[in-house]
Amino acid sequence: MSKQTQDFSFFEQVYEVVKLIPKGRVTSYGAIAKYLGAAQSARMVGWAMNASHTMDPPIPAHRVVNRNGLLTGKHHFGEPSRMQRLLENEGVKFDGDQILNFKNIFWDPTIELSL
DNA sequence: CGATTGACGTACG
DNA sequence: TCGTACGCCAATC
Repeated sequence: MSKQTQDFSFFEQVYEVVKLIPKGRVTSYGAIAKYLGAAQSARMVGWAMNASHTMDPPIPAHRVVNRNGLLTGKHHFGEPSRMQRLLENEGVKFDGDQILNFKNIFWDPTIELSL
């Protein structure tokens, strides 16, 4: 039990940021990595998301997409359409796996959390 | 313990 | 514009 202490490691920081993403907004792995000071470790953000489902409370990883606004990790939500479904429920429009108006709904932690 | 992989992103040709 | 190569670091094989 005491194994899960406040281990503010890279992963923990990622979870904190993801949980701060407003509804109907999305961000990218690279943006989070950059905000944490590890712009080149975008892959680690994705890896953190992989373990996010073991977190409690669960992390809204569906709000995190790649820099293209493409749902690259949809296959990790149990069902591929689940990620898109969740975002559509928040008002996000899609063209296939591509988020429409992605740049507009993009939530950049380096800006939003910097205010 | 070494090699490979991975929900990314940038650089280069 | 498109395809390939590399880096980053942890987990898995």
